[in-house]
Amino acid sequence: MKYDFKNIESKWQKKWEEEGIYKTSEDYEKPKFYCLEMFPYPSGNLHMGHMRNYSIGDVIARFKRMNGYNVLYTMGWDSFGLPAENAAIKHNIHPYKWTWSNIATMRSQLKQLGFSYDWDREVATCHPEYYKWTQWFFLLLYKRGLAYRKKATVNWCPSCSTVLANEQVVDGKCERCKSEVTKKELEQWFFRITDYADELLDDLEKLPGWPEKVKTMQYNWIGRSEGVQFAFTEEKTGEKIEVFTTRPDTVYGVSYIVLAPEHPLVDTLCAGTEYEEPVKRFKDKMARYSEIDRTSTEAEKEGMFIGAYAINPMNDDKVPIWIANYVLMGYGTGAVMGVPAHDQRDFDFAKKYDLPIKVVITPKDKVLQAEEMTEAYVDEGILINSDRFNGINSPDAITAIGQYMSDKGIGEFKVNFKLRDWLISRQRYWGAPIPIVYCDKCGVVPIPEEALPVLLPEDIEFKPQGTSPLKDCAEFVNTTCPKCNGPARRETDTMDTFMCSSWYFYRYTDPRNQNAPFDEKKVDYWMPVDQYIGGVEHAILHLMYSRFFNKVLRDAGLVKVDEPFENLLTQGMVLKDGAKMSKSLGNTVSPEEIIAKYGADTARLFILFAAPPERDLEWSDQGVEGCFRFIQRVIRLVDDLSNKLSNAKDTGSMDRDVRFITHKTIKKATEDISERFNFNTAISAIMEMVNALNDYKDSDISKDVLKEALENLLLLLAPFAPHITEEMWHKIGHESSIHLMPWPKCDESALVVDEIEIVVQVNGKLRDKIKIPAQATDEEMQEMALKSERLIPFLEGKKVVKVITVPKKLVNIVAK
RNA sequence: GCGGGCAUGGCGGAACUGGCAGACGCGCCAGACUUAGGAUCUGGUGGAUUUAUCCCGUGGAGGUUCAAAUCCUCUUGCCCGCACCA
Repeated sequence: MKYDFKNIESKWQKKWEEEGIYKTSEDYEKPKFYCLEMFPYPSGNLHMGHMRNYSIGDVIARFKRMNGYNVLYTMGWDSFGLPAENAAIKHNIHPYKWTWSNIATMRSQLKQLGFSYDWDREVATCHPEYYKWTQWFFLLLYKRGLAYRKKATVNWCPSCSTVLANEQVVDGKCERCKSEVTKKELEQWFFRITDYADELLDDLEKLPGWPEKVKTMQYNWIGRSEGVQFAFTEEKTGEKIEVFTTRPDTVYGVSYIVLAPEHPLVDTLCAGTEYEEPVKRFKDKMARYSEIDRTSTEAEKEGMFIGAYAINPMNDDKVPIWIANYVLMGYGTGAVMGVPAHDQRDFDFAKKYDLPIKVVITPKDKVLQAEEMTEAYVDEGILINSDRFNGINSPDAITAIGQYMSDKGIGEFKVNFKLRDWLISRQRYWGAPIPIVYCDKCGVVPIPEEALPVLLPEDIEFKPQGTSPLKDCAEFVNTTCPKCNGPARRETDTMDTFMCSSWYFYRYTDPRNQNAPFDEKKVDYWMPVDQYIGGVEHAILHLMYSRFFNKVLRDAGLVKVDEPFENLLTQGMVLKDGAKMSKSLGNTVSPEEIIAKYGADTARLFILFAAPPERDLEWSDQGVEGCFRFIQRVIRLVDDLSNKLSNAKDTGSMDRDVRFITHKTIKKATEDISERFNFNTAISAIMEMVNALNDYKDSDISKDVLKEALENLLLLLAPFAPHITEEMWHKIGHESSIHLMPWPKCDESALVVDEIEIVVQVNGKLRDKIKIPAQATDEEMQEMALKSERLIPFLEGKKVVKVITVPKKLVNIVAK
């Protein structure tokens, strides 16, 4: 007999589609479950990472469905983005065509895997019906004062020739193409994500269903720090130099201040002095360093005095003003106070340039001497040389000095974040156009909602230089002002694709709505997402932008939930030979070849069996073979046993054993899937059931019990291997789909046994195993254990001091 | 440097609240069926050993406990994230 997976799988896929068994509607009476997977970028072909991600999701969706939930489970395409444009330039194919043909390929690959998506809800972010609403959301943010335009030094990727958000710069390199990111002054659109910094941080606590790791990453990225902001006054010009510090308790120890080389005051302060030239040279040198070189902890601190002095407002000390590589314009005020005695960076800098070190905090047990210090003293201590604050404990002094500054009008308490506003302009073609026009008379004018979408023109020319073709498309650029009807120019930048992916999960709830991004009632029913599954690489970018979006939509009254994703599962990578599968390493295995050779059920089973979902998974061709063999064993077993079923006249002497196996497996598999997503152990439990039933092939089992065993075996396996279980389900006489059946229920009474095996230990070491009646009391257990003959040599010449009993499990005899 | 995670047979992994270490699968060994086996079935498979053993064994060293892969302290190696954030 041959396992004809090709025909079996395509037959059922066709049938499921015809019968629409995975279609979902809003049944408001039924409990809902929203199972969401991170939608793919249509790069051309499905890879193993996709297959793993979606196999996990499909099991959860099917399991929840069988458990009576109304499950929303669908698929879409994150289909705007740079690769399409690169393909256009390289292969002279229009991004539109390239993208849609990739979508078609990948859709059919997904269908071949038998995932239970409701394909009627499919969305693609590059479809005008979708990006119309992306633009609508831009306008919403604009109206709410959350979208603004400003000239800023931005991250520029020369190879992609576009700006990048901070989150897209990884190690100073472009997240996508890995080329070195440079800086550029440009007028750009930003979203005010920093308005939500506090809430994004605080609400991490409302996410117990998220991995700690992801929450920590977001926590660090938001980077909240509390401190005090106050100003030094430049001696000659009277210019205020604002600094931020988390250590106001050290303010009497300031011996210099440092500005970032790009600080606007630098030029003002040394204009016309002998320092002007060398400062300019220093700045040029800094500009040549990449961000990564300049901010690496290994980089030597480098700076110079710029010929000016500032007055410390707390004690009127006059301190020199320096510029240095280690101070960043992008954080705080771009200027810091230097306290060498109590900050390691300042200490290093002061040592190198021979700046004074002034101790203002000293440990309780001894007095610190500046000359003797080999490193900064950063711990708590008592304030000295600090005027009225002498003798105060340094943690108390932070508040006391901050309060004093605030009372005297010198400074104020301030919270700083590392999080920057989200730069969403991209100088690229294949994205959603920003719905804005520039009018000489009216200035910046948003496109009215009813005029959406602003369509991306298709008839354009791609240039190898990689500049956005939109700029050169006169029909697109030249338009009329919606306000005054005069001539106006369209914004030619498009939106960051992360904008498109920040709201797709709402669209799934109402994907064909023509009048709104989604219907309120539907979105309220489905949201939040109950289970989100995807790679950890989106821990910051996508997951934080989506959280931000959710909060904006909530404040706009469009959704009610505070957080979009209740539970998050970050699946591990798929490795081959210990390394991540990648084209450059040449160690890839494509889902396609595995499906062709073994079928979808085997592929799915293997990827779920080989490791728990959160761990990395080592690909093994032999492991795949093993799963292939397992499926064939199931087929043989079901065939053999159903033959037995048709001519059985058994009395059922083995019924109890078989029922025990059946219900034990139901219990174990149910727990493993629902409580822990440990599909690997759920599958191994099912394998054990198959092994056990094999042993009972020729035993005396009654019809009902045999039938119960077979049906439950198939039901338990159905979420993992949907095709073959459906095939066998029909083979044993069912008419309707196995995937519409309820999940098996464990009959606890079947697990009751007369006799149990317990472990007998002497001094914690296993010495015997004995069978005792299941109902035995602790005393009876001990009694029986002590009777064991195998214990005699271990107890000889010793006195039993104590006997410990773990009910139904173990007796440990402590003997001396 | 800071933060997080991991470490168990030849391999992937199991052991969930401390209670039989190595489930399940792969691989390997032996046998059966066979012209053949890279099919299938049966049995075996942590190490050591005098092969029915008061033995050793979960990266390493200590500790807590009647009992530790699991808890605590120290330590080594690997992976991930952040990284001069004032």
